[in-house]
Amino acid sequence: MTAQSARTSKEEVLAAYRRAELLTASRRVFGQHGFEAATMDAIADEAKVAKGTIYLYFPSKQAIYDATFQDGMDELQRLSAEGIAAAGNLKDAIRAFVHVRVSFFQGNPDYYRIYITEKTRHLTGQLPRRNPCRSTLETQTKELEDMFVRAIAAGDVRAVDPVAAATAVFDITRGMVGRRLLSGATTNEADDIDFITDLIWSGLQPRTAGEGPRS
Amino acid sequence: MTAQSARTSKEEVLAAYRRAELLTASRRVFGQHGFEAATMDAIADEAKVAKGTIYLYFPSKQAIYDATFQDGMDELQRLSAEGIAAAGNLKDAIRAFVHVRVSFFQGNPDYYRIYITEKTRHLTGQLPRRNPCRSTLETQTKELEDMFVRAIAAGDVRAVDPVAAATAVFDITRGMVGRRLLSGATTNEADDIDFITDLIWSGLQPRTAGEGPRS
Amino acid sequence: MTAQSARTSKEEVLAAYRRAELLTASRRVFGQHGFEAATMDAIADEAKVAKGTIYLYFPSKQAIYDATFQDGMDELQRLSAEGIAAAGNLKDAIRAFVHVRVSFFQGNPDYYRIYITEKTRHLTGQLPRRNPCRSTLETQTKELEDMFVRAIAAGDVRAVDPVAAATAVFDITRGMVGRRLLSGATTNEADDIDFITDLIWSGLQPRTAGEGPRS
Amino acid sequence: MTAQSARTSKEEVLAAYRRAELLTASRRVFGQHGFEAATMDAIADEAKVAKGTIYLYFPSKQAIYDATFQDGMDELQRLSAEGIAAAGNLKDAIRAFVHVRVSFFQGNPDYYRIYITEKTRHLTGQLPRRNPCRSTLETQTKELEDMFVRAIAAGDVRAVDPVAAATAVFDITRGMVGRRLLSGATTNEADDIDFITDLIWSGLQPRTAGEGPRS
DNA sequence: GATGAATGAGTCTTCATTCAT
DNA sequence: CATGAATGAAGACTCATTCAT
Repeated sequence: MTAQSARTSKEEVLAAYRRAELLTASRRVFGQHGFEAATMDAIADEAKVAKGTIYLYFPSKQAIYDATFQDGMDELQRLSAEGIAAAGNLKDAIRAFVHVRVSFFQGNPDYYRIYITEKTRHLTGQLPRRNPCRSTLETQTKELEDMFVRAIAAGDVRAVDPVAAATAVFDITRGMVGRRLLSGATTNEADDIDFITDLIWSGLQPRTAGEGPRS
Repeated sequence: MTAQSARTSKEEVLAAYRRAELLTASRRVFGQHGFEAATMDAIADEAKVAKGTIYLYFPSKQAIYDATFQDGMDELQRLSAEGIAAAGNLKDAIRAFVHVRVSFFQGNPDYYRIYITEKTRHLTGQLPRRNPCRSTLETQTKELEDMFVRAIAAGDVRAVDPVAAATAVFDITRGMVGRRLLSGATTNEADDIDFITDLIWSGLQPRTAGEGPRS
Repeated sequence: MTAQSARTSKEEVLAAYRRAELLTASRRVFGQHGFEAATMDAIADEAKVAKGTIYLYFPSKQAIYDATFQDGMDELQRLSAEGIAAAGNLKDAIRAFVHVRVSFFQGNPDYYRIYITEKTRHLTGQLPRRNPCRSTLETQTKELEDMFVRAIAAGDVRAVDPVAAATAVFDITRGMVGRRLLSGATTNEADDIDFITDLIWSGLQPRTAGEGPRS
Repeated sequence: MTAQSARTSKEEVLAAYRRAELLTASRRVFGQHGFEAATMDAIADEAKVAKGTIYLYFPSKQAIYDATFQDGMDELQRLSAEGIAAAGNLKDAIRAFVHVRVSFFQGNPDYYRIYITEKTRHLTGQLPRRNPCRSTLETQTKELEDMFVRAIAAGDVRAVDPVAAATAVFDITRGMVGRRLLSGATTNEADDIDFITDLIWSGLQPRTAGEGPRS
């Protein structure tokens, strides 16, 4: 390794460190004020750098916002995949999925605001076609869907649309996290996770003979 | 009816009509751009009035936004209460709740964006304490909760937290509406409603003996 | 007199009455807020007419302002001329001039604000060349000047510039009125008037032999 | 001096310079249009900076106006105090007071407009209670008043209210400045100053026996 | 690389004036 | 004549972005 490359490497590490610091600051600011109401000044203050410095690492306000979102999504996705992979069966997979999300968002309430806002934009078609957030948002329930496909094939759950089922888990969890954040998370976390897991699991059991789909 | 009262009445009708027109325009603009990115100019253009005219009916951008939100909530709440009241049992009530929401938001996608954004602000504690939207948002699932309370007492469903159950219906429905809007609503509406209804209904059945709460 | 002319006359009286009412209202509003900060709405409210009605009597905000100013000036000028005419000598004329102004402005504090503001504009050359207020403002001390001219000719006062002397009376009076308004006019009015009168009168006495113009 | 402090100092000097330039521009604009009619755009143009730059130095239009006023008052007060302190006796003090004001305002006609307008607001009670201009305006004639107190005690002038006497000097001077500005200052400055000085001085001489207060 | 002063386009809001009723 | 709803031009202020130091 030449002195040149060593120096370059050191600089790269420094640059990565700065970038991470900026993302931490921006997560906080975007989370507390939303995209429009957040200002570059506030992010700079939070990161304790000059405003111009942000532009050395991100070309625009939109860019640092997107990076902030992506940064959190990457971590959530990794945790989610790990949790599901470690689960032996569907019920455990559901529980893991819910658990990872409840923990992650509870530890990052600022990010929850960013996440849910962006999810909303996604749902309402506000995201431009070539937006980097799109694909991430669309692959969120991939692992869970796969689990459902297998469980349905194995006859462990009844024959429902696996995407719909995964999304249902996703949506209840999202709402649960919101309520926990709102209420100050006074209820027991494990109980809440169990409630969702049991609800979905029971709700998707194969019907016993004679049960009709309607009341 | 005197000439005086007739004139006053005519003016009141006209004013109410204008106000409604403005709310229609603002629902569209706020729905497509969000509060901050929406401009009074855009609302005025959409309503085909001059910008100053808006200020004859609403004192500020925030005020017309709040009114836009409340206007939709009032209608949704009314439809929701009607649907639930007409339902004979809990399962029908769930179906009615889901149906009303899916229909309403599908017919008002712009309002969905406003609604879900405000709901997000609510969940993330961004709403000021004395905000008119708060109470409305907090009473959304009231009827459904009451139904759950009665059904649990009657032993029709197992003993869960009625608030958590109602919220679960609410959250799955919200997510479902989002997906339908996103995908262009190609899937069958009745099927989607049935899926949610059945999932919840089955998920909340009293446990048969020998079934444990965990896997 | 025909029915036609009688009706016209009655209308003229009514119009004059309305005009006077509007001027009373505008004096109050302009006096309390100044020209720019005053609004036509406020004047209309004060006069208990609709905003559009003002435009039936005055073509613009500037026009009603000018008329308001002129209206007060006419009255002040009349009172001033009467007081001076009734005075037998210069000292009494000075006293009358001061007295009329102190009384008039004390009874019309709103007008004082208008007056002094306009006088300021005049002094600072802010008035357009063809402004109706100009000539009025410029003839304010005419009578007093004439008295000074005669008194100087008679040797009752020393040979000073009559315009400067009249203006001195004018300026001290203006300041006195201001201070009285500011303090709530707690001091004795007659004493204040005497103070000015004596100051000017003594200050303009012919010099006794041996007195030099400088200290 | 370290590089750090040198840089800081240089920046401070530059900032002070910019601030002074902005005040010069705002004095001109406020002087020629008055507070309400002046626009931040006009000030920016006059100072040859962008509009936003003004807001780096002053938080609002009102703030730059207040600073503009205070800036001039500080200078006038300093000049006034110096002139009076250098005077050996009351007559010279009066002359110095008048001279300083005539010179100052003649050299700063724009400021005269600001000054007299604010003085007017003061007199008409338009200034809010906690306004920074108030105290300055109220201490304007302090030095002169003190001189009068001493002169009265020494028997050099008759026993008049020293505040009233100082205010009289103040008011005549104010009016004189106005007339000089209005007329283009064609008359001889020294003569005008002498006129005021002599008028006041003679007017306040102790009365000789037999003279009564009234005609 | 880091800084933060400067920029100016963009937004909400006000209000004199008009005109259909 | 009187009304007051509607208009739209104008102005204070913000803030993302640039660039000289």
